[in-house]
Amino acid sequence: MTDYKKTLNLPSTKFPMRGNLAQKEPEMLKAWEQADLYGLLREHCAGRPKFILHDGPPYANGNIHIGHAVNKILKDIILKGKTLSGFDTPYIPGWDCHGLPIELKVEAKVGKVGTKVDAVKFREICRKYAKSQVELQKKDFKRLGVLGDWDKPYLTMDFQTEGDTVRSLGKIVENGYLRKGEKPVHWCVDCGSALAEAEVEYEDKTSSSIDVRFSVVDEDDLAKRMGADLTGEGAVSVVIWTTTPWTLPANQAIAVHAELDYVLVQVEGERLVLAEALYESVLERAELTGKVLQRCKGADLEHLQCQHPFYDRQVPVILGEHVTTDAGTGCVHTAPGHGQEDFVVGKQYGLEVDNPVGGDGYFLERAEIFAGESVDEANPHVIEVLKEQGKLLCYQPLEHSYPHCWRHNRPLIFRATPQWFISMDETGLRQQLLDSLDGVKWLPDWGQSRIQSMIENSPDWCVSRQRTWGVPITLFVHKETGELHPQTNALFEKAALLIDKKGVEAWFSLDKADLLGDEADSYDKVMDTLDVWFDSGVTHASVVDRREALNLPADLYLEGSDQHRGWFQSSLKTAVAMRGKAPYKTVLTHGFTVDAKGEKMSKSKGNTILPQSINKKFGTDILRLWATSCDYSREMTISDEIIKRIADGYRRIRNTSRFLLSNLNDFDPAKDCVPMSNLLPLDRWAVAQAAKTQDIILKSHDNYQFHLVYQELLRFCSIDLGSLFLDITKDRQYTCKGDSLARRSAQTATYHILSAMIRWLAPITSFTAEELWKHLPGDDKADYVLLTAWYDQLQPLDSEAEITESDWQQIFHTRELVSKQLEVLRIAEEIGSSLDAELTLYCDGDLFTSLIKLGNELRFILMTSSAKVVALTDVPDNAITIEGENLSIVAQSSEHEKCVRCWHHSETIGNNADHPELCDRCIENVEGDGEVRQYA
RNA sequence: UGCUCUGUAACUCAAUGGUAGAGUCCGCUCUUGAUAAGGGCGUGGUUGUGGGGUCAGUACCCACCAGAGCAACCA
Repeated sequence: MTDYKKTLNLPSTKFPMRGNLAQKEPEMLKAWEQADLYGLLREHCAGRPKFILHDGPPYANGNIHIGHAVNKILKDIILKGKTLSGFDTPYIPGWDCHGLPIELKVEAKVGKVGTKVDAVKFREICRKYAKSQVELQKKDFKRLGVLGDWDKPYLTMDFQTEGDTVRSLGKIVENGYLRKGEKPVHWCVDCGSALAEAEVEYEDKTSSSIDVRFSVVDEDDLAKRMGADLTGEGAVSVVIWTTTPWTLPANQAIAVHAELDYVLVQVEGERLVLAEALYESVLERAELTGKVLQRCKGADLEHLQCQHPFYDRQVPVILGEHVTTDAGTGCVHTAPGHGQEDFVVGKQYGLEVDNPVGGDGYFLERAEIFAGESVDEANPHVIEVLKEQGKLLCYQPLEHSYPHCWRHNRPLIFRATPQWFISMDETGLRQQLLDSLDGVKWLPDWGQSRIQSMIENSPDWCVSRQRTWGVPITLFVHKETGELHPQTNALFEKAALLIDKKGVEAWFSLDKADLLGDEADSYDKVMDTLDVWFDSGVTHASVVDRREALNLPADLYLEGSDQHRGWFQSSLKTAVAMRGKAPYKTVLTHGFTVDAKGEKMSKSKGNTILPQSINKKFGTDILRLWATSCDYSREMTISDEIIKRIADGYRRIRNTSRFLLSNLNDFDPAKDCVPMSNLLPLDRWAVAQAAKTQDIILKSHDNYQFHLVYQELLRFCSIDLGSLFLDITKDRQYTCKGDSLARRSAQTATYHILSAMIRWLAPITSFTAEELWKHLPGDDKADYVLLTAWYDQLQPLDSEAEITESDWQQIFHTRELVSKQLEVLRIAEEIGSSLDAELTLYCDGDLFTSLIKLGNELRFILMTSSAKVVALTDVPDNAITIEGENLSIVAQSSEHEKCVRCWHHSETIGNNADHPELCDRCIENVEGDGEVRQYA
């Protein structure tokens, strides 16, 4: 037997079947970095319209997790897509560098400020620590294949950025939005500082719960409110319940609910006012019996005066919505200096915000009997005093959930302190914010109603923190009047200039006389720092507006949906307060990653999957492909199984591309490309399918719906290519003369398809795409796919095509029906390969017209050795009629010899004495001018 | 506790007010000229549960369940 194999054009490529990504990606990264791919892109894109995605800065602490990876990968996909769409897409990654978590890390290493280190040294170490974390995360981000200006990222602790943060505050002050106020905050006496909400943990604690009598001053007044003279006998008291006896010195009122019923109850020798719903439980725990004498609504009790249990003052009864009958007495002890709700309701009634407790947790002089005592010491003392005064009705220990400092694990106190606020209503900021929402596109659209309701309900933003590592609030406040310095605006700029040069330290170590001269003695220099949300919130000014590469407003902000509360809001508030306009045109959000059961990932559950481990085991392109495959508007599920499936999908894409490449091994697009109009109809169809696919892909990019890109890409590889085009054209690719139109046509289509496909992949599996690009034939290629644009040589099928789209649909539908029929023969062991079969198809109408168009080349589409089309009227008895279809089939195994070269069965085998094993077609291809193909 | 979002085949995603559709997985099978690949056929879903309006719903409304996010409460 002659070996005809070498006369075939078998596929061949150096592009490896297996990606070996884990090893190859880092090498490619290195090469990109050396070539400065990001810089090349900027040069290449110079002058194009810009698309600005402003990076939300991750907090510079700890290793990156899967959520970070998702966020950065999505950003990268978007920007690479926009690059291919013809935009200039600078990307400046950023980090949030100030704030408590870093302070805590540093504290753990060097101790608290004022113990072993001073504040100056402490900030130095914080800065250093933050820098180290930035480098750590940067390494991992780069490993994800994310392109950006990694050499010049923005850090909120860059001196200039710190300076601009101060300038931003200055602008907000200038526009009149900053006000000084007081606010009860979670306060840790060990920290000596207020804590942010995130720094608070709830744990069980045993407290002293007490019921306390507040004597009613004027019984006649109460009688009026009850609507009748008081009956019964003994002193009359309103009873409150509290679990924090130490807050009683600050008591300013008793709150009741307007709608609730209150009763006057007669017990042994005295009368008590209690909520009707609770009086029985109160009597029970006080081991008393009693009966109701009279009743009224809470509203009737408003302004009733009661005697403070141990100070010489009277406190009013007030109304509050927060009063419930869940526990207590229905009469709520109100100390505006020690409770959030007390503070709010106290404000309505103009109550004094008294806070007799110092920052160290010890009572101040004015607390009189308790002066100098710690909060913990005061608790039993207060109870003792109440007992002495006969005001203690009941005492019980109570275990309940109570806020603790996450660091010191110590119960917190609520403590009113002077703070700086960005006011929501005084100058109409809230309304301006609401007005600004419509000018922004929110994706998904419910993002708008979410942020709207948050803004509607948002209290004034407390921007001050009593912290060490942060941007200072560079204000001078008059010692006597509490007023800001009249030159505040100019002073802001002076402070900012100093900070530009030396960082925040310039303010903290500033001698105020340097700025204020002789006035220095009259002013206090504020030493508070800004809430870190402010730092990141104003990056629209300190980064977007500052960097030459970027433009304001940004086209896009993209973060997790939790940032409606966070960065989206802090950015909006500061931008509107500074400029009256939103800093972004579009806000896109993604969901969180969850495990196979749909549950949140957490270290304690042990269900986390680290990006680093996926990179190591599978490669970043797999992680990127996973991020692509998810509908990120909801939760994104990740599990070992899912990653494995994604890896399967990757292999499909990789092998399909590889096969395309391998069929182009002798193809030079400059010389061998067949003009679109000369392509064989099947090849033309394949190009048209690619055009359709590209439409879907581009539209999905426009809508940021990458999971549809993924689905379409896989569908295209599996069906259009794997099942149809590639399977069918193998015969032509392999057996026709290498240089024939028949083969060059197929190769041209292959080349167009691959050229387009590499670009589809470029934003997603960036490493694989560049690897493919290197193997793509052609001499005048750009150095990187990303330096090109979406492939523009694909064309849809026009309606005048010889074989139209609907013809193809009928043809391929018939192919499916035939396949089913061949499967019957296969099971009967009459055939193995479909080429062992011969077919006669009986049909009429449109189907007949479509099939007949292919002449005797239909067999190539159906991949049988013969396929005849005959009018349905001639259908013989032995034909199988396909139910529900206009088709009858006679399928049988061929009686002819099988050509050893093309594997088709043919009666012509043996006709040529030189090549007794070949069919006439192969002889023509081996020795002659090459066969001519018209359609397929 | 409240608000918002999500819930379609084993997995990832589609679709439509009118008998649910892909790819992957899985089973069987062909192929040794994509071979640590490729093709064919097939199994598989009362579209979270329960109600409601509709000639008709997975798609609209209500309740519930589960998960997620945000918020509140904790005197």
